[in-house]
Amino acid sequence: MIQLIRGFKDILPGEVELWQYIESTARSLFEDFGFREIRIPIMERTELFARSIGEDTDIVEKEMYTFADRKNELITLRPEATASVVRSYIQHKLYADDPVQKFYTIGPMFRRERPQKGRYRQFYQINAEVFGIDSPFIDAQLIFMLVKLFSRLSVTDVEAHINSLGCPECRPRFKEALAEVLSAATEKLCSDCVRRSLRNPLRVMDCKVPSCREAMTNAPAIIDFLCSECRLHFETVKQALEKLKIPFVIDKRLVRGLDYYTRTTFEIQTSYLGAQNAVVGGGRYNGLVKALGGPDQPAVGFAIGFDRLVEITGLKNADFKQNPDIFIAAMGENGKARAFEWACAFADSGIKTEMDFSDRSLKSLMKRADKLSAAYVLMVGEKELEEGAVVLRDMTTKEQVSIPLENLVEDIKAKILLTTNA
RNA sequence: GUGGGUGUAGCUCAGUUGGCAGAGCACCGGGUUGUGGCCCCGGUUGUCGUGGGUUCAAGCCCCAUCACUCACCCCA
Repeated sequence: MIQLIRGFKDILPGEVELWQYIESTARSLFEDFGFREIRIPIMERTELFARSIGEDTDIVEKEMYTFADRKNELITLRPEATASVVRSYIQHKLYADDPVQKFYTIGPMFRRERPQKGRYRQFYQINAEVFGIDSPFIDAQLIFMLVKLFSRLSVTDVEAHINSLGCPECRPRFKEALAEVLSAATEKLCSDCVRRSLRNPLRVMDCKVPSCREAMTNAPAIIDFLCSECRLHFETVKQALEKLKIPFVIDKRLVRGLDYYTRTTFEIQTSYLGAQNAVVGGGRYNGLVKALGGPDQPAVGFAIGFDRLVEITGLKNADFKQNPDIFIAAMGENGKARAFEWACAFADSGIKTEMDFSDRSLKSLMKRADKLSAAYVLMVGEKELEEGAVVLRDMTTKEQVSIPLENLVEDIKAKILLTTNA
């Protein structure tokens, strides 16, 4: 047997309905906030991700699905969506019509990591990105929108964490201070952190190794080094969240791995997912549009881990089960032939219809109707055809009525659409 | 990439010191010659993850490999 690729998965009927519901809930909410859908390709030139995410990140260094195509161009299955959305914003000069653009996009991402709970090699994200707005209010609004989405999806026990990473103006001073602490504490750090302290010192801050945590207890906090503009920005985000009654915690160790973040950074965390506690990650990336060759426009966005969201929602697959409105139990060749015509006509009229094409006893057919949880069973055999009327059984009340063959489709339609709409 | 746990029927899982591969559920049929759920009776379902090895004999022991799973790293 050929199995699917490690870390990939099928989303089967029965669970897909829940995915669809989450997706449509997100779409309608986001659209109310002025976001429009953008669809971007799942492959890009490798260079796009290398430049936007950062050469020194784990994603680029070891997690991307990168291939040489037939003309030896390096292409990569996207590990995240932001880079492509930014590319599209720039390539189509969408800023020319209006620098302010709000997009959302939903789709699969690919990272070649070791799979575990809440982490797959093909996973799905719901992304939202805002371009051209520098105001801290929009940062707060994104978090507000996420909290509302989660409450609509019956997600409980989530917590918003926020932090500020400063800007190219103030971050260097912080990095200097951090470097001092790190070089003094080198002996306490784990081997990963020794490497990090040179290449990406911010990352040492969220290391989970106890000795590193201990070494970091008196490390400087970025928010103490913010320049006056960044400080004001962060204060405004916090005040806006308070006004909106969105609870949050300030998380000084919340340092995002991707190079392009500036100022606000946030995560929504849950306790249900083991080590993968982030359901949403996001933040501001004011420098990225320019860095990728576009105008100097600010931007902010987030990515929701769709698979993770599915796992923590209070909604169950059973909530979305679709049962047939009617099951046609047909006996004999003539019965099946007529039933087939009716089945097509019913389905065409918006009635969920099932029938069985095998030659089985009425008892078997009834069992099948019961298994499918059909609301009604329409019985037709030689006897009914001779008598000119079929039997319609209400499976809940067990009431049976005789329905003449003339005008049958219209009569059934009227009866079923009446009860299902009631 | 590193470490732990687990792979036996469609599903959940038993399987003793190595000695005929099992149960429950599901599925199919019957009990009711044309009426579902409950009940009763009968039946079907296996590359014991895969490939080697040890042995008279392997689901069980050994090696390798693959998958699942949890954790590390990192991230959504």
